[in-house]
Amino acid sequence: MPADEQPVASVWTRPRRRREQPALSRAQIVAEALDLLDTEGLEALSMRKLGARLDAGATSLYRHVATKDELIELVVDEVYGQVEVPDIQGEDWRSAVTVCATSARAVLVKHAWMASVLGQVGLAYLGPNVMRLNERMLALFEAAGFSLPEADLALSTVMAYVIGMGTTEAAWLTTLARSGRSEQEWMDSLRPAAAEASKPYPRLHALTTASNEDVEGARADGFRYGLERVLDGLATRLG
Amino acid sequence: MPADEQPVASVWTRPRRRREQPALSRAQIVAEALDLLDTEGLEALSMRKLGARLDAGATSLYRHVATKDELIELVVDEVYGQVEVPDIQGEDWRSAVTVCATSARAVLVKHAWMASVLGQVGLAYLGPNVMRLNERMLALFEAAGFSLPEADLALSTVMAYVIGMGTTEAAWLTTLARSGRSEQEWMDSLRPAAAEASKPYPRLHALTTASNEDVEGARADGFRYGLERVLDGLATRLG
DNA sequence: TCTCGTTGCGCACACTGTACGCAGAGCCGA
DNA sequence: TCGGCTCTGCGTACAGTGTGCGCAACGAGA
Repeated sequence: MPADEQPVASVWTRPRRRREQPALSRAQIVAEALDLLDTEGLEALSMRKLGARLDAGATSLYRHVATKDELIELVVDEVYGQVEVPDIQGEDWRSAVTVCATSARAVLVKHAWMASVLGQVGLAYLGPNVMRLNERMLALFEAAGFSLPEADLALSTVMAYVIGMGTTEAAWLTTLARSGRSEQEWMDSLRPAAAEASKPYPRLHALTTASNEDVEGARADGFRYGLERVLDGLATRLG
Repeated sequence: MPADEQPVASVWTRPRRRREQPALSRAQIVAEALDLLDTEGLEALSMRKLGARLDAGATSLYRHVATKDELIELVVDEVYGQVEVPDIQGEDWRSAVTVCATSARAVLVKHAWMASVLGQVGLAYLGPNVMRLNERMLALFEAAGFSLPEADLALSTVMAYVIGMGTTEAAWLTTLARSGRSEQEWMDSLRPAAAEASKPYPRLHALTTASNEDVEGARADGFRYGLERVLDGLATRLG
């Protein structure tokens, strides 16, 4: 086959009309990136790999997204959109906030890569889903009786707790996933080393050698306990 | 100069005795890495750059450190060692925990890159400084009247709050540092865009258009408010 | 003197984000 | 019907990354 072969006019070789559908859209890219992040983790997300998943070259993505960081911001906002916020119901603000916080924790744990990214992106930027979430939670705290400025403080407090807890859990789950073992297996295999290392610290030693059945349930219980305390603390302000 | 020139015996060309001092040690590497992280941020840390700072090749570092991730874990533990924990004083546990939490926040803000890394490293690993910190805080909560298991829960709650708040603040400071502007300048230049974007959300709109003098102080106040609430919530468990 | 373990380093590989400019394709005024 | 003009995708290229491999130099011990 000569190198400078003339293109033959044929149904098979003729390039398809491209504008039938634009073949690449920001929404598609974001969706595929989210899937890639969820299945393979943050460090597995590269523009080339993402392009390959979309049957496109790596640099084609840059027509729809300015930079990789911007893409990540878009995905983060997408994830924020998955957090469930119940409608305003003034009399029972605690259960409403609990639903929302629990949902946020679930989302963070489901998309564990978020934890690594929150430290760079934070809540400072202006994604529509983040704004919607914040607005609705502010409304919730206002309906409970907080002034708007204090509702802002209360919201920050709850979100900080959820993010901190979610970060720690997600980090744990990430190292776990990298090891390939199950949570219980890892716990059991780590037990002797942890017990040995914690020997100089009696309280840690007691905790690590204590029974560790149902670690996953224990994590959920821990989250609930802390959330209850935070809400208790906020309740004291409503006197 | 011929390419295959013979090495001339001379005081200047003769290689120095290397074992005068080992020239590279794990402690030195960790210290230099910490400095590099603090001054240039997480994505500026590369093994080559770190090696250059120590007058060494990049791969030389691997004699003292298994992998870059391990190096980061070492630096993280080093940073945890900077958190101040007051001695046990049972009667005034609130102020003791406050000192510790405030110190932890200061450390997180000072080493803003920590926020990006906590999502991968978490508190799950076994660094000596982390263990020491946890042990002493457990003692503090026990002295306050919590049982050991509940002291563990209380510790997680407070730490989650501090980490969540610190993560958000650090993310904010990082994007700020990247822009090169001061906090007040950035706030002022962002004001119109933020006001415009928050128009559909009345509460957010009210908050963003409210007076924003002394944003740094406002951040500190916000942290104190939330911490007080968390401690209030824990106090309810002590009857 | 010979050997051995330890340390530092140069090279190489596979991979990254993304700037640049070209090649088609649809659209719009002439 | 025929040029431009804009939009989209892509191939190439560049500077940078982490790190495996094997060599060279050294102090110490036999």
